[in-house]
Amino acid sequence: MPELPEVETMCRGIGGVAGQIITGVSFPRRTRRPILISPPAGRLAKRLIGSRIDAVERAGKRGVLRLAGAAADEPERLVIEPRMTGLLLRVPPPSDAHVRMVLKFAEHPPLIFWDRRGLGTIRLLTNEEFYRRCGPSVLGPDALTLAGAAFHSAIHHSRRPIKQALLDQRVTAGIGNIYAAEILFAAGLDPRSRCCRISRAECDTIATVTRKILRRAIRLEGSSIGDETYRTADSRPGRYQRCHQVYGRAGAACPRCGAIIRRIVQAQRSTFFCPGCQRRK
DNA sequence: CGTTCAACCTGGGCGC
DNA sequence: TGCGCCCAGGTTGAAC
Repeated sequence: MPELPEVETMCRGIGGVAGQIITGVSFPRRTRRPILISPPAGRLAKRLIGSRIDAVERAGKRGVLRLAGAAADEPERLVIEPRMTGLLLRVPPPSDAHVRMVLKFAEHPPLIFWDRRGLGTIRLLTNEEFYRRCGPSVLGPDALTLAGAAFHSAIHHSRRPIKQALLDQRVTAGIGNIYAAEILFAAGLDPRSRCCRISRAECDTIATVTRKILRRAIRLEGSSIGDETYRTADSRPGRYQRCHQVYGRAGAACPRCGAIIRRIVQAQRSTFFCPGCQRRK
């Protein structure tokens, strides 16, 4: 679920835990399979209790809690991947089921990781492991600062569709299915266009609209679609869904040219686009 | 190397 | 009411 704007919003929302000392940790399990936690709960809790959180950061679509006081070779980042339905909350969750982790603090409300589908992950990583799992070979340049030149050199050799390149976190980190659709609509490009046919100038356009759309989505606190979906850390819905031009709008009229918006499937995922004003390259 | 596909899960919505 | 099916914001690893 959460893409860059949603993860950024949640991380900002829980930013108050920076400077706090963790006094309690629990990993409730209410469903069939426990969420993926590494290392196992006992060892993880032992490392976390008594540690201070230095800062809350974001790496692509992951939330990162930096821990203070780690020895050089010790785990020092708690990396939380919300995947489809994970939420980082500082208020009570939508339901008691699906609470996956609770961090308690002496002088701050608890931090709750809530994940309905349970596909999310929680990992305590050393510097080396963080580099391996979140370094440049896994996460490309952050989409908020995407540059046309870097994007062009990352994709121009490839024959795959441009939509897939935008979703490839090694190309640029943070874009998911919703924003990929909105970015390609804004750039006027058909999502099936092969990367190698996208010009340098068009890459500049893609980079520009990407930064603009993501900044605006962050300002509006992300996209919430339906109930039991993404919420801010205060459990409020985002507002960017009101700005969606094509995502989830199959069969409706294109706001730019009036053509009927289509839904197709690419790489097992829905793609929404306007056949009238998104040109195929 | 690139692409395709199943798998990991829960739950809402729809047709019958 | 209930059942079966399809769908969902993401990622990974195996197979081709």
